Amino acid sequence: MAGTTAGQADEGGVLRRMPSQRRSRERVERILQAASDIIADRGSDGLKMSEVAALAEISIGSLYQYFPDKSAIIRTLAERTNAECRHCIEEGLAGAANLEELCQAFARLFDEYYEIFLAEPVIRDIRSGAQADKALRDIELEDSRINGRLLADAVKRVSPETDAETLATTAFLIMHMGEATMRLAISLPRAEGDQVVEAYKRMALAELGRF
Amino acid sequence: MAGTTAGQADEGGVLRRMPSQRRSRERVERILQAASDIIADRGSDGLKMSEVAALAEISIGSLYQYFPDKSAIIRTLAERTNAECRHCIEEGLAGAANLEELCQAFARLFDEYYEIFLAEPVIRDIRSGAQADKALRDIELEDSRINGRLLADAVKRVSPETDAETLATTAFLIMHMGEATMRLAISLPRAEGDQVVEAYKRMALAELGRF
DNA sequence: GCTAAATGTGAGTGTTCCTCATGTTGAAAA
DNA sequence: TTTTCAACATGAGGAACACTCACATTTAGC
Repeated sequence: MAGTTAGQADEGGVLRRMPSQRRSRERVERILQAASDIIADRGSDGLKMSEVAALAEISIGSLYQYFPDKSAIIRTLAERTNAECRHCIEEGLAGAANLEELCQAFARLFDEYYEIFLAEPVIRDIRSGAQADKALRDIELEDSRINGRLLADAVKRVSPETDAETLATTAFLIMHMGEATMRLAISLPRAEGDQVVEAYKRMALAELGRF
Repeated sequence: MAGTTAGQADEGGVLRRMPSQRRSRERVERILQAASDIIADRGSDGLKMSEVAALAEISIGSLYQYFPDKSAIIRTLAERTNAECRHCIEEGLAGAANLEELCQAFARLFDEYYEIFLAEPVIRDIRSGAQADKALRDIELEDSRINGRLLADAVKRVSPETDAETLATTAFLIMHMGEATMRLAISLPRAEGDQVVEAYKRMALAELGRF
């Protein structure tokens, strides 16, 4: 983490300098909020650093004090929403006592997930354009891995005799495809998106049901 | 198709002006070849218009005579490779006499597909970064639709009594996920990529086997 | 050979990311 | 309180690129 100075957890390792005084911590939040607003409005392609600075009412230099480049802002936003989603997944899968309940929980989870994707313009935008740069792709990949592990652990809890490796790969793929399906569904007319999500759930559940 | 002038099919509608003389037709090919070489070498993020012009040994102005912007070059390349892949799919699925044969053909197809993705740096790159701009995303989406239709038609041939709408959605999703899986697999270490492709085939075949 | 359309050219324009030299503020030590 | 030094803030300007445009050259049809 070369380049950072003070205490506090780094925001996923992307911050150039850790804000240690209150003033600067608020600044980082203002930057993120401004970026979020602009993305909601014009999309992340249309995100301009000068605009972010203007909306956050700080100078362009201050912006670069904390974020090494434009994609770092988007990355930070992406990691925050990923963390939220992960939390949902963790909670959603927690209670299941057997495989059938787990499958139901999974289906419910993706319905929620879909709703969130539909409702949150920033998530929609970042996910759609997620492949724009290597770093973003890596973040999404890592996210799929973590979510896959959560799913695999949940399955292992209700079906302990399962082959671990097959399960890990399958769970990873199911979550990754879930991402892809969400991306696809929100770019389609609502009715078609719904059908696609249903089809995905059918496929994923058929596979999960095997374990 | 405003802005184009002469006969000849437009390259997917992206060309600003149709080259009608041989000289200019060759130029367009040289541009595409140069772009392809650069992408293979440095990736499409590192594609600079001035470099394309230099490598193609033409002026920057000539480049813009035919391609309205940078993404038009990438789009043209993407559409060409998509057309090739589509051809493979069409041929691969053609011979199957029953559902079982179709499933085998599908599995073979994706093995080939995977090989192509691994071997062709330009395809790898463009697919990985496919979500970078809206136009690219639309092209890939349309490609999934067409491929989905090819698959649906093949299934319908061997299982005519199938519900058409469910089949269409499922086939679309299977092909779209196939794309996503390929993108994922090539970004992973080889061994893990292989496992993911196998897992995908299992899931897709289970679903296809239903019809 | 003449003319008009097609094609070719590259210096220059505009936009945007990001840096850096310099100024300001806060907090801890003296 | 004063001093002092990091932390923080600033915005003009450098650098990189995508893309344009006024003008030059080539080709095809007469």
